[in-house]
Amino acid sequence: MRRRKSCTIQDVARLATVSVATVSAVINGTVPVSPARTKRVRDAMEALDYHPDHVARSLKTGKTQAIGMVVPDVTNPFYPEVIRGVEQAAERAGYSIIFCNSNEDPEQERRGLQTLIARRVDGALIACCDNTSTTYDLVMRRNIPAVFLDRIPAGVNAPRISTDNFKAGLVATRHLLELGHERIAVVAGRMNLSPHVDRIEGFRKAMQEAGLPVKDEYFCTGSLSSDTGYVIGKRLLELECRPTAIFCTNNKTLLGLVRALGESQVKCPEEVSILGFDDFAWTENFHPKLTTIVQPAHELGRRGTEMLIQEIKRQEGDVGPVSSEPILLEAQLCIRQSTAPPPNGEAGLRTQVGYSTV
Amino acid sequence: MRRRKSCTIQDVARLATVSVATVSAVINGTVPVSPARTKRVRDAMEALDYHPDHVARSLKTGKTQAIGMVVPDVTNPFYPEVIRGVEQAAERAGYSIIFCNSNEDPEQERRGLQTLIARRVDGALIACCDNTSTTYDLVMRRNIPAVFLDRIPAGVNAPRISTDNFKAGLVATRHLLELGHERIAVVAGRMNLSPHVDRIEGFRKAMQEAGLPVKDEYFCTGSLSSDTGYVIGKRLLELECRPTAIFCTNNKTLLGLVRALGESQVKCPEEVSILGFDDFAWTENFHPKLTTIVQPAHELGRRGTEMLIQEIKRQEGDVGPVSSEPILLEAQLCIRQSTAPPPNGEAGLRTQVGYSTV
DNA sequence: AAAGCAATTCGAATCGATTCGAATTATGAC
DNA sequence: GTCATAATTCGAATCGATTCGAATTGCTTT
Repeated sequence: MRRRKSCTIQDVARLATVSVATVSAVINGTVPVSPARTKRVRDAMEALDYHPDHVARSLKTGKTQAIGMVVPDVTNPFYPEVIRGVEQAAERAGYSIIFCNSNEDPEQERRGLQTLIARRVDGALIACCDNTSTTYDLVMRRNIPAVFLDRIPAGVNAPRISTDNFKAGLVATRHLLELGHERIAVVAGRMNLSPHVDRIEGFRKAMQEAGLPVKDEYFCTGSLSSDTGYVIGKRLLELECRPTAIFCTNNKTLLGLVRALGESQVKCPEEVSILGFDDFAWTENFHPKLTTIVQPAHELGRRGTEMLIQEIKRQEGDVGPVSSEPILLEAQLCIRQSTAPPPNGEAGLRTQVGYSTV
Repeated sequence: MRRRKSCTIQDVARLATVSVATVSAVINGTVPVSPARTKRVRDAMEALDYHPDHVARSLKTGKTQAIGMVVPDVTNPFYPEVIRGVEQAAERAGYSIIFCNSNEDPEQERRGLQTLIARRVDGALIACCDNTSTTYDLVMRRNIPAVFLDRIPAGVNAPRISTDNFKAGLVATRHLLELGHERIAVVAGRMNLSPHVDRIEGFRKAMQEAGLPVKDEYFCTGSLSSDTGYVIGKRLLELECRPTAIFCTNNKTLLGLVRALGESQVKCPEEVSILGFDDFAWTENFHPKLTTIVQPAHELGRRGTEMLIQEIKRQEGDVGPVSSEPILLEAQLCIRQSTAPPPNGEAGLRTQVGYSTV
């Protein structure tokens, strides 16, 4: 078994009897080359099945045509959808993706970013796993173009894009209020992650509009696992004054919640309404079909990548900083079957709540 | 905004007043360096926040410490699980992942592989999207270490790893037979993908053992989409002689199938049993909970990566080819609630089928 | 046919590391 | 204190591209 050695621009030059500079000119079209030589070079490249070494090129040009992508949990179906969007936009623009999964672990995230830096990616797309600014610093200190996506750490001034989570929380809660719910519990995920914080703010706003208090015992936080959802669900259902609706800010937690409901023989939506986040091919097939806020995950990925590429171009051109406003994409309330008016005797009093549009 | 320029080994050498060779020696530990100088170098690296340029290093050493990963569809929850395994094993061994999604499109797959080759990845982990050998050739012609994972194109001689799909099909079908089913339909996915082919072979074997024919009208193939499952499901349920059980070789198709069942008001498992593939956090929450064959996705990714790294080492050492047997991992039949004996009057005759273990 | 000018072509430096053989310094023995 | 030997240290070449300024070639024009 012979050791592999790809052929180089030298080999092509030799076969075409031209200089390497000429071959390079043909490849990149930077300088005009006579038709005769162009053909010789093209033929030689063909004959040798030559493909320029990306590594060497990167070293010389200082651009790797690669972007780093950091996600906290690939197995959360929200992210694969995002990744597809990223892949699409990146490939169209000639960028490759170097992938890192942080497993929701800041330390692993740090290592990942360190690697991306060492690999000299042209930019990074970051869905971070906590909101301290270490992540931010690591990248920003080096002026590496970066876009924060979905989860946005506090105090970051880089381009960022996410769902309009405040509005999503608002719309979701209003839906429950309109159905007549007053005892609304919330499973709030990790309150050090911006999406959850924002969704809860929207929730609070809607409750305030409706003149309803947010009871402490109805406000639950925890990790983003299915188990957390299960435990919290059990607890909520055993409350002497049980909520008639539960708003859950995370998709995995939602699953645990549904499990708890099923196990406790509590009927949904007859006894308790459930409203959650995200959409999977299978949300449809749950029993009951789940009413959820659907995020534009694919678009988030695509546009985030476009922003990143633009940011890369911007820094190349040495132009000053641009808009520091985050891009917020609209989510959609998808009403299915897990939300309904509260049980008899508990509804009615306030079916229509007056409020203004956002 | 100043253009970013990371500091180089030269800068470190200058600050530490040693040669670049010495700095390199300290970094790589290839050659002993006196304690005094070691400290000076370390301090300088620290002071400058120096991190070696991976690109330059790759150019010189000919190793990128990167592996390419090609998957046909990130949004199929099977793959994120695999990816997590890959990520874990790769990061542990100091490899980065360059990610390509082929979208089940051979042309996009080709482009992806071409990119990986140009980027000089040390190896590639491929879950291909068709079984022609173009993929194979592209990579193999260059002696690039590769491991084929999950889907294995015909005639490939490289290391490969997948679930033992034949056995999975066998076990799944026997489960249905044991319950007393005789009219078993199969939704067979795309028959140019090895997992489906193998699962169907297992199915046929079990049917043959039981002395049952495989009726043409019970044998359905199509794309891997949920819609295909839906259409096929509808068709099967409208058959004058409706099957009492359906074995589905793909997870997305399974979803469509369940949807068709629900829509047609056909009760599962009372009227029709359903058996499918793969496990997601939410399989549990379906109604009914789905009996599936669960693949060791994470382990597939982890071990596949380990095999790849070993293969990389092997080719470095110029040792001859190794075992050409594929590694087959055992899947697990997870019996939940979507399989039950066939409706009254159609069961009974043959509840216990004699067969030997594999 | 020679000169002048534009269009090509090419040589050599460069990117930031690794690495080998040569040069330098340190150690130990006598 | 010398010399042989071992242990460090360093200079310079190299990986495979890009790129700039210099050199060459090809056309026009007179």
